[in-house]
Amino acid sequence: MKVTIKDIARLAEVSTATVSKVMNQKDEKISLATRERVMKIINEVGYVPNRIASSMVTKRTKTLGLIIPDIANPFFPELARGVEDLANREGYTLILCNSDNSLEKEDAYIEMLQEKMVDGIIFTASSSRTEVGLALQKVKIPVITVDRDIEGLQSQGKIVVDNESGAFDAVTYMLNQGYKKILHLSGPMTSKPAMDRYNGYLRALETYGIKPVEGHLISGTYTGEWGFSGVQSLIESGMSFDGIFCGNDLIALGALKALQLNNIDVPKQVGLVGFDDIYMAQLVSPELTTVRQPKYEMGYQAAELLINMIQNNGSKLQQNILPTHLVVRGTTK
Amino acid sequence: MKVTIKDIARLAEVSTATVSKVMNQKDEKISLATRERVMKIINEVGYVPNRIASSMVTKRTKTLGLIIPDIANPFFPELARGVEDLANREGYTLILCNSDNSLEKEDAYIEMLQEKMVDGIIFTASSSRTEVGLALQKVKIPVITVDRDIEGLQSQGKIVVDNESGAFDAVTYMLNQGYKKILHLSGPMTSKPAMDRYNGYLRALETYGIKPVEGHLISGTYTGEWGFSGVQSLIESGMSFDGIFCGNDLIALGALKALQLNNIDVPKQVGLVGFDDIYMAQLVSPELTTVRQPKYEMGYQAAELLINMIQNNGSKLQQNILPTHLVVRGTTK
DNA sequence: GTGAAAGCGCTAACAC
DNA sequence: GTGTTAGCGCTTTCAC
Repeated sequence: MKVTIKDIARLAEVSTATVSKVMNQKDEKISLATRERVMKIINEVGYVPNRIASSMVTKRTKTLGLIIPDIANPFFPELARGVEDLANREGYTLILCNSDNSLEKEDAYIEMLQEKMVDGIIFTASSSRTEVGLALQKVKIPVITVDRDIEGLQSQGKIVVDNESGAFDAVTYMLNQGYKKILHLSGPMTSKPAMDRYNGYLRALETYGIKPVEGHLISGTYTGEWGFSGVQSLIESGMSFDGIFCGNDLIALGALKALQLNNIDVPKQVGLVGFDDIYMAQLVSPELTTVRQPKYEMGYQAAELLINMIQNNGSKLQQNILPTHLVVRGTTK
Repeated sequence: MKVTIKDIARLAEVSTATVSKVMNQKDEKISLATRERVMKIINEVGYVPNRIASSMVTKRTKTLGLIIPDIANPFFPELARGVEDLANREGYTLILCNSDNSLEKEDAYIEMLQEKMVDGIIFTASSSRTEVGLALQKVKIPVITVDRDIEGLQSQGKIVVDNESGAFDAVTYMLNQGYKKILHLSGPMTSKPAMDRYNGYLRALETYGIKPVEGHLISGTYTGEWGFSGVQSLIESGMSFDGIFCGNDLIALGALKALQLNNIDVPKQVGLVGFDDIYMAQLVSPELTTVRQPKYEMGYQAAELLINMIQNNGSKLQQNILPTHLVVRGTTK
């Protein structure tokens, strides 16, 4: 039989109220003697308080939900780590949910998390989510969206990155380095970040007085496989280009591999820039030039914002737009 | 005010017991009419059941804890994904905990998870854990250890991989391909898997009738940085070698980068083999030859085993040793 | 300083 | 077929 607060109370010859107060440091008025006696018993019998029961009365579970497309995608572990670190520091626990970019799974998780009475949710929408879903609209707890902003979601917090200017900076840099025919190998063009990056790319060309060539936008998925096959078919098609701005690092890494396989010198013949700055970007040679997103900070700040909203119950909309940062390494001149 | 089961009962003009039965499909004896009436009300008012309250009485939270060293380490996301997938399929939810290889954090998480009344724990011990800790010993819920076995932990399940024979196969293959002076660039030698891999390496050499050279074991951390700097200083020291068997892929990737930087041809001059087969192993060129660990399956099976233990409350010790598989790619002849 | 008691939202045994 | 009721383990108000 599990030991409960009652057992402690009985053994310490006090009431459960007293034990509760001692445990929760609401013990200003408890005499040192009984306080110590209670603590001693607690340690002796190895009492583990049942937080489920406390949650019942306090209406707080001290747990957060994190919904992301896929933890196996190298972008998310760091983000998740940021969330978990802050959460842990503040005494919160994290429920991890992989949505697989499925709207149904997202909705199911949102529902589940509410049933489990999490205090708040951090949500990275699937790339195919174009609008706020029903589940999200009905949510009564704080939700903060990270990375992928959703049009139409009101009165909640968001942490995003300035994708447009990140892309603009990257492509401008490539142009400055003398690359002239720069293509954009993107992920799916359904999400806002994808569009923003494309727009930044376009604006850089325009600012430079360059017209994007026909077929300059080649969109696929955010994977290494797609980067590889995309470049392969580009080469086979005989299309000429001297630069590729990729939708993310995975695509860029795949592209790099394809270029090397075809004995195309990177960065001399073709310049290559990614987006995200995942850990692996530094582990290839040449090292990948890329636009860094502060992934860990995004997660950390999201958790910070969320806990803040929880504790000051639902202050107004807060929005943080974090800057990106071009990291010049070996795949550009 | 939140709507509760009482509200539903009142609106549907039935008792809470009836609502409960309908919700939990224990409604064989409930007439279709009332069943439908109850469901209708539930949907109309958007009732979200409070699982915390049910857990209170059923003693089941339908949540699992996952303790790993660091989700940002490429080995773990896939494992975590396997866990989460099975958990989700079975209606369980997953609490993610990063221990940072700290024994204190591990213990704190074990404690927390029990307070939150998780139904079971999946645990990958930190590489520095040499024995069962106090917290683990006192645990009263099912625990299954994955990846890193712990000596002395009894009456629980475990999912491990045959590290010794994985290493043996890899090194034997290298030997067969003609590499003669093979070093072992390992992670910290404190964990069982590290020792097992080293022993497999040793056995392969021995079987081949080769004596390991002096200084053949160079141990550091499981990181790309360490692989890189390890090989750099190896080269600077003038030590001669024609093969490196690495403790994991990250080390191997760092090593590859260092070799390429020094214009050492891989695989012609030096053969290189990693361990794990992380996603990135295929995204470099030449692609990395490595020993695959079924990471996703390990997580999946761990969750399967755990839920099985939970539901048949704590059947006997179960142990699954999964096979590794040598994946020959471009970094070996 | 400490305790009695109500009640959080639900389930399950049992009564009808 | 459906309802009554007793808790699950805790916190919190209020009384003493």
